[in-house]
Amino acid sequence: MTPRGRPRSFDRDAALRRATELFWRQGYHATSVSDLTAALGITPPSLYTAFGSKRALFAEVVDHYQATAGAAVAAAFARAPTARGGIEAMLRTAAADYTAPDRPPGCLVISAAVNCRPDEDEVRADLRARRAANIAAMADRFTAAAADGEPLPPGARPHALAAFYAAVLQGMSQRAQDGADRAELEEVAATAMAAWPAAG
Amino acid sequence: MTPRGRPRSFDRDAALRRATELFWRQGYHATSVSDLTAALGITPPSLYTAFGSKRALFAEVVDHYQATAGAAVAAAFARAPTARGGIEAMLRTAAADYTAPDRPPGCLVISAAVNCRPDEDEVRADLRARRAANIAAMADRFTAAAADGEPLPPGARPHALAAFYAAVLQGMSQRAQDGADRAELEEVAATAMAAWPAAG
DNA sequence: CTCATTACCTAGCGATCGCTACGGAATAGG
DNA sequence: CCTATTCCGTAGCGATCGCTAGGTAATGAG
Repeated sequence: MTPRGRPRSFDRDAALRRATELFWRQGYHATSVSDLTAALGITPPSLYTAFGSKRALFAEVVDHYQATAGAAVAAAFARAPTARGGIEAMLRTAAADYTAPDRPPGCLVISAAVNCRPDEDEVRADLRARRAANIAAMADRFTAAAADGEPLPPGARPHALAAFYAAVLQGMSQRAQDGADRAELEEVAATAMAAWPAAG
Repeated sequence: MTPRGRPRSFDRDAALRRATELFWRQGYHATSVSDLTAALGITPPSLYTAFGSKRALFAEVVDHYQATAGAAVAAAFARAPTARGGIEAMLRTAAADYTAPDRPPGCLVISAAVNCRPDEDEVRADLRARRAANIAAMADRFTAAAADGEPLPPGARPHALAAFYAAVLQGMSQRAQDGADRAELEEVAATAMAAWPAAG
């Protein structure tokens, strides 16, 4: 069960966590391999042996982020009994998580690969696909909720409503990176919910 | 009136416009001096003689952007007779401008310097200050509007309302860069206006 | 004309980028 | 023990980064 050769001298999971923090705070292109090896306390060959490449490490980081720090926002949406309640819980969770003092501000999936050259935007395209999947999940739930009789905002088509709340989420993330605190994002979330009057 | 030495052999304003397009599409750090000299059809020394440095060129670009392509959104807000009408006009203008086919998608001030190292975030801080100024202008107008008797959304403080519409604007910009078309952003804008019921 | 001034281009600076060849060190299997 | 395997750090690869030294061309001032 134990591998053949010399054992790794550092904690791979801890290194992944530290890499996540760095990519989250600085983005993909602004984080150099030098930054990573310095923060992880290892040399470049060790990083490449353990993770393959900067790109492959980032792919692991995004998966790790969505499975841990980023999971709460999606879970809050999924767990709520109603679609409107799901959106409200999602926005409130984001207000807290995007401004948590022990984390980088905002959302890694939203902000880690914004500024890219057109010829090297594969990383950006990957994150964009994940954002599109989130919008599709919201739209699907809105469609199902409407079929179940839950009232949507008047005149709002499911995809447009999903695009709206995705935009609010993306705006909240950037406001957090611009220094907004939790209270401000809570008010943004509350105002966004005013676009969806509660039934009854 | 004519300068002393050898005249410049290229159109400085046209070069500034092309540089604006490039920074707008790729962001500050992802746009190299090589990109710029290639797109402008000049050599590095000519660029440095004309603009000083990459940083100085970008500063000129941002001013130029806000005076031309970016002016319509702010003007739509300022021109409208009511605060609510200003926000609505601002969002509709943004829906059109952020997705105009002859321009880069989204807003340069919002997206040109998102991914930065902490030690070189002066460019980002500059854009952040411009965003903060926009929020402050909105909040001031909301305060004045409330004093004039124009109804704000129930329970919404001026700064929080400004932060909300700033977040919507930032989200619309990123949605445009993710491929959203004008129709989608129009629906996002309309949904955002639902948070502010029209009087009467 | 001469001269000062400014812009032109070629070539290349030092630094950093992502990444790796290489030889030694540490483990498991035999 | 010996060998195969895997990880370690040193040192440095070619490419690109933002930027500039140095020499020449083109203008206005006198």
